[in-house]
Amino acid sequence: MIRTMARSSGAELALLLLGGFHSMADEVHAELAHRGHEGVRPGHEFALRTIDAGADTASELGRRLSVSKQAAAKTIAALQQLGYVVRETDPDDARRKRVQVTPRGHEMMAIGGALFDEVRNRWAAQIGVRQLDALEGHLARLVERRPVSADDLARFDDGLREENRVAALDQNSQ
Amino acid sequence: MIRTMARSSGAELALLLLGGFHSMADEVHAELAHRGHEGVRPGHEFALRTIDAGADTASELGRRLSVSKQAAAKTIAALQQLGYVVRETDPDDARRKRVQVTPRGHEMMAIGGALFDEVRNRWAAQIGVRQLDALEGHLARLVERRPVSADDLARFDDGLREENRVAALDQNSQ
DNA sequence: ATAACTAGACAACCACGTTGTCTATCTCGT
DNA sequence: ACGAGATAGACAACGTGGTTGTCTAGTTAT
Repeated sequence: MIRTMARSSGAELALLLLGGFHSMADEVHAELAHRGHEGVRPGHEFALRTIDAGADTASELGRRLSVSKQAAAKTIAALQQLGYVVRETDPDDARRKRVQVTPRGHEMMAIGGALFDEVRNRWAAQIGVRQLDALEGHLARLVERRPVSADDLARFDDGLREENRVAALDQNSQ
Repeated sequence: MIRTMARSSGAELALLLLGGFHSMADEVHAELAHRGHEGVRPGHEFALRTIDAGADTASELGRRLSVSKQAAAKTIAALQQLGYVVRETDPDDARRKRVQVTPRGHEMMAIGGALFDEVRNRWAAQIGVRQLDALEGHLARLVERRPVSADDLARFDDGLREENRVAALDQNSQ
Protein backbone atom coordinates (compact mmCIF):
# COMPACT_ATOMS: atom_id res chain seq x y z
CA MET A 1 0.00 0.00 0.00
CA ILE A 2 1.39 3.28 -1.11
CA ARG A 3 2.14 5.56 1.74
CA THR A 4 1.13 9.19 1.86
CA MET A 5 3.64 11.33 -0.06
CA ALA A 6 1.51 14.37 0.34
CA ARG A 7 4.07 16.91 -0.77
CA SER A 8 5.40 17.31 -4.24
CA SER A 9 7.66 20.25 -4.91
CA GLY A 10 6.56 20.10 -8.52
CA ALA A 11 2.91 20.42 -7.58
CA GLU A 12 3.79 23.22 -5.21
CA LEU A 13 5.53 25.06 -7.99
CA ALA A 14 2.42 24.72 -10.12
CA LEU A 15 0.33 26.18 -7.33
CA LEU A 16 2.75 29.03 -6.91
CA LEU A 17 2.43 29.91 -10.56
CA LEU A 18 -1.34 29.78 -10.44
CA GLY A 19 -1.35 31.70 -7.20
CA GLY A 20 0.85 34.36 -8.72
CA PHE A 21 -1.51 34.79 -11.60
CA HIS A 22 -4.58 35.00 -9.38
CA SER A 23 -2.84 37.36 -7.06
CA MET A 24 -2.29 39.77 -9.94
CA ALA A 25 -5.59 39.26 -11.71
CA ASP A 26 -7.76 39.55 -8.61
CA GLU A 27 -6.21 42.77 -7.57
CA VAL A 28 -6.32 44.33 -11.00
CA HIS A 29 -9.92 43.46 -11.61
CA ALA A 30 -11.08 44.62 -8.24
CA GLU A 31 -9.47 47.97 -8.86
CA LEU A 32 -10.76 48.06 -12.43
CA ALA A 33 -14.32 47.63 -11.18
CA HIS A 34 -13.60 50.41 -8.77
CA ARG A 35 -12.72 52.73 -11.59
CA GLY A 36 -15.83 52.42 -13.66
CA HIS A 37 -15.26 49.13 -15.45
CA GLU A 38 -17.60 46.87 -13.57
CA GLY A 39 -18.48 43.88 -15.68
CA VAL A 40 -14.92 43.11 -16.71
CA ARG A 41 -13.74 39.62 -16.02
CA PRO A 42 -10.19 38.34 -16.21
CA GLY A 43 -9.90 37.03 -19.72
CA HIS A 44 -11.89 39.89 -21.15
CA GLU A 45 -8.91 42.08 -20.81
CA PHE A 46 -6.52 39.60 -22.37
CA ALA A 47 -8.95 38.92 -25.17
CA LEU A 48 -9.30 42.63 -25.81
CA ARG A 49 -5.55 42.99 -25.96
CA THR A 50 -5.36 40.17 -28.46
CA ILE A 51 -8.08 41.72 -30.61
CA ASP A 52 -6.33 45.04 -30.53
CA ALA A 53 -3.14 43.31 -31.54
CA GLY A 54 -4.81 42.25 -34.77
CA ALA A 55 -7.11 39.31 -34.07
CA ASP A 56 -10.12 41.10 -35.48
CA THR A 57 -12.37 38.13 -36.25
CA ALA A 58 -13.80 35.44 -34.01
CA SER A 59 -11.97 32.65 -35.79
CA GLU A 60 -8.65 34.43 -35.59
CA LEU A 61 -9.14 35.29 -31.94
CA GLY A 62 -9.94 31.65 -31.25
CA ARG A 63 -6.75 30.56 -32.96
CA ARG A 64 -4.59 33.02 -31.08
CA LEU A 65 -6.07 32.14 -27.72
CA SER A 66 -6.18 28.43 -28.48
CA VAL A 67 -9.88 28.14 -27.91
CA SER A 68 -12.65 27.18 -30.28
CA LYS A 69 -14.03 29.87 -32.52
CA GLN A 70 -17.36 29.45 -30.74
CA ALA A 71 -15.77 30.29 -27.41
CA ALA A 72 -14.07 33.28 -28.97
CA ALA A 73 -17.39 34.42 -30.43
CA LYS A 74 -18.96 34.32 -26.98
CA THR A 75 -16.14 36.38 -25.55
CA ILE A 76 -16.55 38.91 -28.34
CA ALA A 77 -20.27 39.05 -27.66
CA ALA A 78 -19.53 39.79 -24.02
CA LEU A 79 -17.04 42.49 -24.93
CA GLN A 80 -19.58 44.00 -27.30
CA GLN A 81 -22.21 43.96 -24.57
CA LEU A 82 -19.83 45.84 -22.32
CA GLY A 83 -19.15 48.40 -25.00
CA TYR A 84 -15.51 47.50 -25.52
CA VAL A 85 -15.79 46.42 -29.14
CA VAL A 86 -18.06 46.92 -32.12
CA ARG A 87 -18.52 44.58 -35.03
CA GLU A 88 -19.22 45.29 -38.65
CA THR A 89 -19.30 43.09 -41.68
CA ASP A 90 -16.12 43.11 -43.70
CA PRO A 91 -16.85 44.74 -47.08
CA ASP A 92 -14.21 42.56 -48.74
CA ASP A 93 -15.49 39.26 -47.34
CA ALA A 94 -19.12 38.99 -46.40
CA ARG A 95 -18.48 36.01 -44.14
CA ARG A 96 -16.27 37.94 -41.76
CA LYS A 97 -17.38 40.34 -39.09
CA ARG A 98 -14.53 42.62 -38.24
CA VAL A 99 -14.13 43.44 -34.59
CA GLN A 100 -12.91 46.86 -33.56
CA VAL A 101 -11.92 48.11 -30.14
CA THR A 102 -13.86 51.19 -29.06
CA PRO A 103 -12.37 54.18 -27.23
CA ARG A 104 -13.85 52.80 -24.02
CA GLY A 105 -12.17 49.53 -24.84
CA HIS A 106 -8.86 51.27 -25.22
CA GLU A 107 -9.45 53.03 -21.95
CA MET A 108 -10.06 49.76 -20.19
CA MET A 109 -6.93 48.27 -21.67
CA ALA A 110 -4.92 51.28 -20.65
CA ILE A 111 -6.17 51.24 -17.08
CA GLY A 112 -5.85 47.48 -16.80
CA GLY A 113 -2.37 47.56 -18.24
CA ALA A 114 -1.34 50.29 -15.85
CA LEU A 115 -2.70 48.32 -12.91
CA PHE A 116 -0.87 45.19 -13.98
CA ASP A 117 2.28 47.23 -14.37
CA GLU A 118 1.74 48.66 -10.94
CA VAL A 119 1.63 45.21 -9.40
CA ARG A 120 4.67 44.23 -11.38
CA ASN A 121 6.53 47.29 -10.18
CA ARG A 122 5.68 46.48 -6.60
CA TRP A 123 7.03 43.00 -7.13
CA ALA A 124 10.14 44.46 -8.70
CA ALA A 125 10.60 46.62 -5.63
CA GLN A 126 10.20 43.59 -3.40
CA ILE A 127 12.54 41.16 -5.06
CA GLY A 128 14.64 43.47 -7.19
CA VAL A 129 14.35 44.40 -10.84
CA ARG A 130 17.05 42.02 -11.96
CA GLN A 131 15.48 39.12 -10.12
CA LEU A 132 12.13 39.85 -11.68
CA ASP A 133 13.66 40.13 -15.13
CA ALA A 134 15.35 36.80 -14.59
CA LEU A 135 12.12 35.25 -13.39
CA GLU A 136 10.31 36.44 -16.48
CA GLY A 137 13.07 35.31 -18.78
CA HIS A 138 13.04 31.85 -17.28
CA LEU A 139 9.30 31.54 -17.37
CA ALA A 140 9.27 32.64 -20.98
CA ARG A 141 11.76 29.96 -21.91
CA LEU A 142 9.98 27.31 -19.91
CA VAL A 143 6.57 28.06 -21.28
CA GLU A 144 7.68 28.54 -24.82
CA ARG A 145 9.08 25.16 -25.61
CA ARG A 146 6.57 22.91 -24.06
CA PRO A 147 7.38 19.50 -25.47
CA VAL A 148 4.68 18.03 -27.62
CA SER A 149 2.89 15.43 -25.54
CA ALA A 150 2.46 11.86 -26.65
CA ASP A 151 -1.27 12.36 -27.14
CA ASP A 152 -0.77 15.37 -29.34
CA LEU A 153 1.24 13.20 -31.69
CA ALA A 154 -1.63 10.79 -32.07
CA ARG A 155 -3.37 13.50 -34.06
CA PHE A 156 -2.31 15.70 -36.91
CA ASP A 157 -0.28 18.36 -35.25
CA ASP A 158 0.34 21.43 -37.26
CA GLY A 159 2.95 23.60 -35.69
CA LEU A 160 0.71 26.48 -34.71
CA ARG A 161 1.61 28.19 -31.48
CA GLU A 162 0.02 30.94 -29.49
CA GLU A 163 -0.17 32.36 -26.01
CA ASN A 164 0.88 29.33 -24.14
CA ARG A 165 -0.40 26.11 -25.52
CA VAL A 166 -0.33 24.05 -28.62
CA ALA A 167 -2.96 25.04 -31.15
CA ALA A 168 -6.35 23.49 -30.82
CA LEU A 169 -6.54 20.89 -33.51
CA ASP A 170 -9.40 22.05 -35.60
CA GLN A 171 -11.10 18.89 -36.57
CA ASN A 172 -14.01 18.84 -39.03
CA SER A 173 -15.60 22.18 -39.83
CA GLN A 174 -14.97 24.14 -36.69
CA MET B 1 -8.66 59.61 -27.66
CA ILE B 2 -6.44 57.14 -25.94
CA ARG B 3 -3.99 55.56 -28.26
CA THR B 4 -3.29 51.85 -28.42
CA MET B 5 -0.87 50.84 -25.66
CA ALA B 6 -1.30 47.22 -26.52
CA ARG B 7 1.58 45.88 -24.47
CA SER B 8 1.78 45.87 -20.74
CA SER B 9 4.72 44.11 -19.18
CA GLY B 10 2.60 43.53 -16.12
CA ALA B 11 -0.10 41.79 -18.12
CA GLU B 12 2.56 39.77 -19.89
CA LEU B 13 3.93 38.64 -16.58
CA ALA B 14 0.47 37.52 -15.55
CA LEU B 15 0.16 35.51 -18.75
CA LEU B 16 3.54 33.96 -18.19
CA LEU B 17 2.49 32.78 -14.77
CA LEU B 18 -0.75 31.35 -16.06
CA GLY B 19 1.04 29.83 -19.00
CA GLY B 20 3.55 28.23 -16.70
CA PHE B 21 0.81 26.65 -14.68
CA HIS B 22 -1.03 25.36 -17.73
CA SER B 23 2.16 24.09 -19.21
CA MET B 24 2.74 21.93 -16.16
CA ALA B 25 -0.85 20.89 -15.54
CA ASP B 26 -1.62 19.96 -19.13
CA GLU B 27 1.37 17.76 -19.41
CA VAL B 28 0.85 16.05 -16.10
CA HIS B 29 -2.78 15.31 -16.72
CA ALA B 30 -2.23 14.01 -20.20
CA GLU B 31 0.34 11.59 -18.87
CA LEU B 32 -1.84 10.72 -15.89
CA ALA B 33 -4.67 9.72 -18.21
CA HIS B 34 -2.15 7.67 -20.08
CA ARG B 35 -1.32 5.72 -16.98
CA GLY B 36 -4.76 4.57 -16.01
CA HIS B 37 -6.18 7.67 -14.36
CA GLU B 38 -8.55 8.89 -17.03
CA GLY B 39 -11.18 11.10 -15.51
CA VAL B 40 -8.79 13.20 -13.46
CA ARG B 41 -8.98 16.93 -13.97
CA PRO B 42 -6.55 19.52 -12.75
CA GLY B 43 -7.94 20.57 -9.42
CA HIS B 44 -8.91 17.05 -8.52
CA GLU B 45 -5.34 16.30 -7.76
CA PHE B 46 -4.81 19.42 -5.68
CA ALA B 47 -8.05 18.82 -3.84
CA LEU B 48 -7.02 15.26 -3.10
CA ARG B 49 -3.70 16.46 -1.76
CA THR B 50 -5.49 18.91 0.49
CA ILE B 51 -7.83 16.23 1.76
CA ASP B 52 -4.94 13.93 2.46
CA ALA B 53 -3.24 16.75 4.31
CA GLY B 54 -6.11 16.77 6.77
CA ALA B 55 -9.08 18.56 5.21
CA ASP B 56 -11.36 15.59 5.70
CA THR B 57 -14.74 17.31 5.54
CA ALA B 58 -16.37 19.34 2.79
CA SER B 59 -16.51 22.49 4.86
CA GLU B 60 -12.88 22.25 5.84
CA LEU B 61 -11.81 21.54 2.28
CA GLY B 62 -13.77 24.56 1.14
CA ARG B 63 -12.02 26.74 3.69
CA ARG B 64 -8.57 25.54 2.74
CA LEU B 65 -9.17 25.96 -0.96
CA SER B 66 -11.03 29.24 -0.50
CA VAL B 67 -14.14 28.04 -2.23
CA SER B 68 -17.65 27.59 -0.93
CA LYS B 69 -18.40 24.41 0.94
CA GLN B 70 -20.88 23.54 -1.81
CA ALA B 71 -18.15 23.70 -4.41
CA ALA B 72 -15.93 21.58 -2.21
CA ALA B 73 -18.75 19.06 -1.77
CA LYS B 74 -19.07 18.75 -5.55
CA THR B 75 -15.37 18.14 -5.88
CA ILE B 76 -15.53 15.47 -3.22
CA ALA B 77 -18.46 13.85 -5.02
CA ALA B 78 -16.38 13.76 -8.20
CA LEU B 79 -13.42 12.25 -6.37
CA GLN B 80 -15.70 9.68 -4.83
CA GLN B 81 -17.14 8.82 -8.23
CA LEU B 82 -13.61 8.28 -9.52
CA GLY B 83 -12.80 6.04 -6.60
CA TYR B 84 -10.23 8.30 -5.01
CA VAL B 85 -12.04 8.90 -1.74
CA VAL B 86 -14.70 7.28 0.41
CA ARG B 87 -16.98 9.00 2.87
CA GLU B 88 -18.41 7.81 6.14
CA THR B 89 -20.32 9.54 8.86
CA ASP B 90 -18.20 10.70 11.74
CA PRO B 91 -19.20 8.66 14.82
CA ASP B 92 -18.39 11.61 17.08
CA ASP B 93 -20.40 14.17 15.14
CA ALA B 94 -23.34 13.03 13.08
CA ARG B 95 -23.30 16.18 10.97
CA ARG B 96 -19.89 15.48 9.54
CA LYS B 97 -19.01 13.03 6.82
CA ARG B 98 -15.36 12.19 7.05
CA VAL B 99 -13.54 11.88 3.75
CA GLN B 100 -10.76 9.35 3.39
CA VAL B 101 -8.34 8.88 0.54
CA THR B 102 -8.39 5.36 -0.91
CA PRO B 103 -5.31 3.41 -1.98
CA ARG B 104 -6.14 4.28 -5.56
CA GLY B 105 -6.32 7.89 -4.48
CA HIS B 106 -2.88 7.65 -2.96
CA GLU B 107 -1.62 6.04 -6.12
CA MET B 108 -2.96 8.89 -8.21
CA MET B 109 -1.37 11.43 -5.91
CA ALA B 110 1.94 9.62 -6.05
CA ILE B 111 1.97 9.40 -9.83
CA GLY B 112 0.75 12.96 -10.25
CA GLY B 113 3.30 14.22 -7.79
CA ALA B 114 6.08 12.36 -9.55
CA LEU B 115 5.01 13.79 -12.88
CA PHE B 116 4.95 17.33 -11.52
CA ASP B 117 8.36 16.75 -10.02
CA GLU B 118 9.56 15.47 -13.34
CA VAL B 119 8.51 18.67 -15.07
CA ARG B 120 10.08 20.69 -12.32
CA ASN B 121 13.32 18.75 -12.67
CA ARG B 122 13.36 19.39 -16.38
CA TRP B 123 12.92 23.07 -15.68
CA ALA B 124 15.70 22.92 -13.15
CA ALA B 125 17.93 21.36 -15.78
CA GLN B 126 17.03 24.10 -18.21
CA ILE B 127 17.53 27.15 -16.08
CA GLY B 128 19.61 25.76 -13.24
CA VAL B 129 18.62 24.56 -9.81
CA ARG B 130 19.59 27.76 -8.07
CA GLN B 131 17.64 29.86 -10.52
CA LEU B 132 14.58 27.70 -10.01
CA ASP B 133 14.94 27.85 -6.26
CA ALA B 134 15.17 31.62 -6.48
CA LEU B 135 12.13 31.75 -8.72
CA GLU B 136 10.13 29.72 -6.26
CA GLY B 137 11.30 31.73 -3.33
CA HIS B 138 10.31 34.96 -4.98
CA LEU B 139 6.95 33.67 -6.07
CA ALA B 140 6.26 32.42 -2.59
CA ARG B 141 6.99 35.81 -1.11
CA LEU B 142 4.99 37.62 -3.74
CA VAL B 143 1.96 35.42 -3.45
CA GLU B 144 2.02 35.20 0.29
CA ARG B 145 1.58 38.78 1.26
CA ARG B 146 -1.02 39.85 -1.17
CA PRO B 147 -2.15 43.17 0.14
CA VAL B 148 -5.76 43.18 1.19
CA SER B 149 -7.69 44.92 -1.54
CA ALA B 150 -9.83 47.94 -0.90
CA ASP B 151 -12.98 45.95 -1.54
CA ASP B 152 -12.01 43.26 0.90
CA LEU B 153 -11.84 45.86 3.59
CA ALA B 154 -15.40 46.87 2.94
CA ARG B 155 -16.37 43.56 4.47
CA PHE B 156 -15.46 41.84 7.68
CA ASP B 157 -12.09 40.34 6.94
CA ASP B 158 -10.93 37.73 9.33
CA GLY B 159 -7.31 36.90 8.87
CA LEU B 160 -7.73 33.39 7.52
CA ARG B 161 -5.24 32.38 4.89
CA GLU B 162 -4.94 29.33 2.70
CA GLU B 163 -3.43 28.17 -0.55
CA ASN B 164 -3.06 31.48 -2.20
CA ARG B 165 -5.91 33.80 -1.55
CA VAL B 166 -7.68 35.53 1.24
CA ALA B 167 -10.31 33.37 2.86
CA ALA B 168 -13.76 33.41 1.40
CA LEU B 169 -15.83 35.48 3.75
CA ASP B 170 -18.48 33.10 4.84
CA GLN B 171 -21.51 35.24 5.03
CA ASN B 172 -24.78 33.95 6.48
CA SER B 173 -25.11 30.21 6.84
CA GLN B 174 -22.87 28.89 4.08
C1' DA C 1 -19.21 25.06 -62.34
C1' DT C 2 -18.34 22.63 -58.82
C1' DA C 3 -15.72 21.00 -54.84
C1' DA C 4 -13.37 22.27 -50.85
C1' DC C 5 -12.52 25.32 -47.43
C1' DT C 6 -13.68 29.05 -44.16
C1' DA C 7 -16.56 32.35 -41.02
C1' DG C 8 -19.98 32.54 -38.19
C1' DA C 9 -24.49 31.23 -35.77
C1' DC C 10 -27.15 28.13 -32.94
C1' DA C 11 -27.98 24.37 -29.73
C1' DA C 12 -26.85 21.08 -26.38
C1' DC C 13 -23.81 20.01 -23.08
C1' DC C 14 -20.12 19.96 -19.30
C1' DA C 15 -16.93 21.63 -15.45
C1' DC C 16 -16.64 24.48 -11.91
C1' DG C 17 -17.86 27.94 -9.41
C1' DT C 18 -21.58 30.93 -7.08
C1' DT C 19 -26.04 32.19 -3.69
C1' DG C 20 -29.85 31.01 -1.25
C1' DT C 21 -32.52 27.97 1.45
C1' DC C 22 -33.39 24.00 4.18
C1' DT C 23 -32.63 20.26 7.82
C1' DA C 24 -29.98 17.94 11.22
C1' DT C 25 -26.84 18.23 14.74
C1' DC C 26 -23.79 20.07 18.08
C1' DT C 27 -22.30 23.65 21.72
C1' DC C 28 -22.64 26.89 24.98
C1' DG C 29 -24.64 30.20 28.32
C1' DT C 30 -28.13 30.95 31.44
C1' DA D 1 -32.09 21.40 31.19
C1' DC D 2 -32.89 23.87 27.51
C1' DG D 3 -33.09 27.19 24.00
C1' DA D 4 -30.19 30.20 20.91
C1' DG D 5 -26.88 30.18 17.83
C1' DA D 6 -23.32 28.12 15.09
C1' DT D 7 -22.00 24.50 11.94
C1' DA D 8 -22.22 20.48 8.38
C1' DG D 9 -24.16 19.11 4.62
C1' DA D 10 -27.89 18.56 0.83
C1' DC D 11 -30.46 20.53 -2.87
C1' DA D 12 -31.78 23.82 -6.38
C1' DA D 13 -31.11 27.58 -9.52
C1' DC D 14 -27.94 29.99 -11.82
C1' DG D 15 -23.48 32.20 -14.15
C1' DT D 16 -19.21 31.73 -16.82
C1' DG D 17 -16.38 29.90 -19.96
C1' DG D 18 -15.31 26.32 -22.22
C1' DT D 19 -16.59 22.07 -25.45
C1' DT D 20 -18.83 19.35 -29.90
C1' DG D 21 -21.85 18.96 -33.50
C1' DT D 22 -24.51 20.79 -37.11
C1' DC D 23 -25.99 24.23 -40.22
C1' DT D 24 -25.82 28.27 -43.67
C1' DA D 25 -23.51 31.41 -46.39
C1' DG D 26 -19.62 33.15 -48.72
C1' DT D 27 -14.94 32.48 -50.88
C1' DT D 28 -11.29 30.08 -53.41
C1' DA D 29 -9.20 26.88 -56.37
C1' DT D 30 -9.43 23.41 -60.01
